[in-house]
Amino acid sequence: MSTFKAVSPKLDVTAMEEGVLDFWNQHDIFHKSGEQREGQPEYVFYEGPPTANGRPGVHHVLARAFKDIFPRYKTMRGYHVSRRGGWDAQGLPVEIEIEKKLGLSGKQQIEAYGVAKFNALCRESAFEYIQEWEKLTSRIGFWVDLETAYVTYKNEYIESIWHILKTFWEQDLLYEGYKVLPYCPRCGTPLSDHEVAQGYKDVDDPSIYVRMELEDETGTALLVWTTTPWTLPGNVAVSAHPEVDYVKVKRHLHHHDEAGEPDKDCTEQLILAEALLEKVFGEEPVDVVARFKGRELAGRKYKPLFNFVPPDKPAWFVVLGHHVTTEDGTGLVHTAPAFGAEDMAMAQEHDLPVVMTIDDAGQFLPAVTPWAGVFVKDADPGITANLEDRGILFRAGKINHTYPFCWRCNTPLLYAARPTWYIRTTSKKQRMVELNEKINWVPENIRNGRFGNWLENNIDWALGRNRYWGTPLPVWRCTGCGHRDAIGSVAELSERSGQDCSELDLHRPYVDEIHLPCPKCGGSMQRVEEVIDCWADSGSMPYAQWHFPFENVETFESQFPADFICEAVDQTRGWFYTLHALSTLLFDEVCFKNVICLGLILDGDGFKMSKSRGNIVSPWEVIEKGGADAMRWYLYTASPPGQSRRFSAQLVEDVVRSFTLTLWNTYSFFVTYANLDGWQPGKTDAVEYSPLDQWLRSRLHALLRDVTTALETYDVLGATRPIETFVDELSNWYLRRSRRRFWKSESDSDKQAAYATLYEALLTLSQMLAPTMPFLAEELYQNLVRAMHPDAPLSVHLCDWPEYDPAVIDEELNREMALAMKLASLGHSARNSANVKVRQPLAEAAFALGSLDEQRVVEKYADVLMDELNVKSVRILSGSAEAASYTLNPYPKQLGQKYQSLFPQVRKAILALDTETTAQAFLAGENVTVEVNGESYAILPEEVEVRMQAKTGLVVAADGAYLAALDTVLTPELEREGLVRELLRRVQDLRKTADLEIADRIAVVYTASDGLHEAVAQYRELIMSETLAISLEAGELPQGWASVTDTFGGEDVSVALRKA
RNA sequence: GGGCCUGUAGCUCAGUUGGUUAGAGCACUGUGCUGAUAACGCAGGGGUCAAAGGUUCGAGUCCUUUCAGGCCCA
Repeated sequence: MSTFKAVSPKLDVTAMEEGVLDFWNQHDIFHKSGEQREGQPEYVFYEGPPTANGRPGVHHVLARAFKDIFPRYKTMRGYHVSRRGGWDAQGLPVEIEIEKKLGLSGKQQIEAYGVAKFNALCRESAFEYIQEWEKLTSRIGFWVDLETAYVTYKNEYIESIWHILKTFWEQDLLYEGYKVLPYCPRCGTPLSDHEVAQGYKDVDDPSIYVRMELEDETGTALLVWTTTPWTLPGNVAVSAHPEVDYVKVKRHLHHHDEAGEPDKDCTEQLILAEALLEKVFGEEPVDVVARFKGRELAGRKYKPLFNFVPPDKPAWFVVLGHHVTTEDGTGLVHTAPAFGAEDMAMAQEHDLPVVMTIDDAGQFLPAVTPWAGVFVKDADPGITANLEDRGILFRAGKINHTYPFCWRCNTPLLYAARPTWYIRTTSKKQRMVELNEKINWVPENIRNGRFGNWLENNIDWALGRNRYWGTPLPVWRCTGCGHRDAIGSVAELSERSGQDCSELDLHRPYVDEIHLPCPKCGGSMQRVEEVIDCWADSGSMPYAQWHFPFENVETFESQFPADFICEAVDQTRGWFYTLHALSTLLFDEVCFKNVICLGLILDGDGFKMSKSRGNIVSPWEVIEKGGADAMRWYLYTASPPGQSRRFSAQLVEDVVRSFTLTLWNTYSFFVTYANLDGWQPGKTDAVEYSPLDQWLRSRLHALLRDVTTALETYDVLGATRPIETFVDELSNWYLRRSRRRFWKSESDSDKQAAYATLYEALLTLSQMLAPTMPFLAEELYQNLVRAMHPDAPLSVHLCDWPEYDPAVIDEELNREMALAMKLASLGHSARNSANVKVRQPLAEAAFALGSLDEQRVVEKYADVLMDELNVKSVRILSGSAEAASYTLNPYPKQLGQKYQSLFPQVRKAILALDTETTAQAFLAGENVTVEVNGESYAILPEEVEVRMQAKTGLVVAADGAYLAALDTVLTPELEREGLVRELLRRVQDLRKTADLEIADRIAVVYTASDGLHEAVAQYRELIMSETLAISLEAGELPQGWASVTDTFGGEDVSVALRKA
């Protein structure tokens, strides 16, 4: 006869999980789970590619844990899921690491080092930590196919992107424009908006006010404010708002004459917005000498502050713009078109010159003689001092504001006009917004909140990067006539260039060496310098991972769009956006139908985990202590997925203690007794379930129904937390109340029902936990199923998802049992306050309940209550005879909703009734009439809670209308039984401390005082069967036996036992 | 400055369409139970539900404002 593998109640989580990993590897369960569903409907999952040039952290485990649930679940539901991995292997992050390693800084040094050598190092470095990534991915049970993973630097991948860009080119969606962009002077490249977004910091910057003296009104100046003094040499205009009120004020200059005396007659006039007078001058008295609208300033010329780079158009006059605010500053805005997006817009509108004063490295040009070659931010103090010397500076201070820094190298970004390449996403903005409405976002607020707002404010996607290790922008430009064309494939490149490019590495510098003859002028076309934003790489993965459209067209079509993706909230502007933008532009279609957007991981103290803070928790440390399942489970259950969550190893260990071990011990209990009894699943037909069994099955199937619904709606919390509650009830109510059914010696139908029920629960749990706790689920399944049925599916992950049986679900039953639990709890409470040990049997427990129909619970679950409370009988408290008094509690919910503003009066009227008779009437199910303002109202029994106080003499515990009362009178008979229970307890303890097996038979010898001796004689049979004793003798304790001596209830006893 | 999220016990979190006693788990204290358990039961301490105003017979819940934290945008 086959048995279950013995299971110790102790669990070595790590050893268990590693064993399961070995099993999966040995039998290639992951691939089998896919193969088994070949030909079935596809469920499409996209892996957002991480970069493997850094170590994986807890936040990666978070994403991978959530990603793993749905492919596993859908596979069990019969879908085929291609779980192709991917690696993001290009872009600035990779380059930065190599720069650091080589000690290079800046593009010139990279070019001196050699782009070919540099890129070769990038290629290697992109996978520096690949082994750790693979190890961690495997260890946490994230099933993803890394053998076939796509890699963004592969030629095929790049070629697909070229195809996409060529498509855009043909639709005029790809263009070169000149715009002011955030630019990292160190990296030498503009940054995209989603990159800029990652680098805002609070910093102190200069805050200076300068005078721009009017040409035709000496002694009168425009007062202008800026936080970037270094842009002043690029100033060409001052902007004013046409509708805003401005004032001209006269103020005293606190100059001192040559004798050092204040010069009272020395005054100046300044122009600024009236609304900002107080902010600028504070307490200082100034005379307003004129007041006028901003438009009156239009065209007024002023004396330039600097003229290092002479403008090629008229400059230095006031222009009108609606972007001017009176929030801060002076209402007169320094305008330098080369260094601000709004400034550039003004330049275009008013035909202003663009004065460029700096080079690519962010240093002043030689023409700016005093600061030539100085990094602009470093020049701020010098410029300020210069202005002060010349009497132009009105005031200099500091301002603390948020300013963007390069997210990789931490250099302050400069806003500067640069030529670059764009994808014209704004032309499809409306479609992006519309398509977004079709996406199921979890949490929902992202759709119209964060992501929706981002789309509403869409600006063209700045695609170009003046870098090296990235997908080269496939645009060639004629050095002669300037004609430009995009290349969409390697074949096209070969054809146009007249050389075979099929073996060409599509990276720089090799691709730059391919020149094309110009079809317009016959000159030579060279590739433009840029590579593209690496976010475009990852956003292209739906197409490029299949080398679409060059290969795998059918595969692509079956794998687009995705049913499910999942990343953290920082991808709103990153991967989520680039996927959505590209699919909208290419196919006018959503790219993903469901998306879980995860919150950030915080440390145990609620701070964001970051390298700089040094509070990174290593995932390995956590896994070693609590195991992967517990880590996953914690991440699923700790908080809603979109919320940030605190994380510490301790929190994960708590999962093991409170959840894993509870389930494990239930399982261990089952296996132990099933093996003792030789019980086997499926051999018992026509099981007669007890009410307790029926309840557990009802709960189980309701749980399965709810978990299934939750998984169908991407509700991870709903798919996990209820399982915790169920396991708790399974262990601490069902099993506690059923223990005797398992260990009783006769193998009757009741025992069979208990086994069948517990087995069903454990098996269903293992299947229900398969997507979320894949290791434990497998361990349970292997023993519960495979140990008995070698022809069953090899793994729980190859099983079908279990179907719940609606016929078994009985919500009424669930409510009843909840009530029974409540009564048991009250009974315990009463015992506690009576100070009577549970071990001492009592004659009777009586209960009061809120309503007639609840009262049947006492009878239905009488055996449960009697056993749990150790009483000889249970009954309902009879109202008339035993109640000392009643209290009425009108239910505000029912009555309030019914009587609205009349409720307080109705309530008062009810409480004014004769309590005794009213309570009796309600308990008998009758209506009671009250009068309010001359109107009669019928109050129904269910609208008032009737609380009973039991008469003195009974020990009671109450909660609302529920009450438990104990008869604590001890008869000699009850006392004797109590003594026997005490003795039994000692013997059982002794068995345990003597290390006996559960089923070992024993011989017992004892000595006892008279009372106990008598009791033992009376309950001899019971004692022997309970302790599995084959002999029970009074006499001298034999030497060498396990023994104990104790006193209780005024009786002395010594017991000895040994294995028989 | 704008958008989104969060604020409930020492900690982690629940809290239904608004209903009068705001809960659970962890931790702490006492006590009981146990031949499955690293447990479990019962009881206790611990809360101005971030603050203020408003709507309502009634607000942790709805509205407004403010404060604090987080993320994003400018």
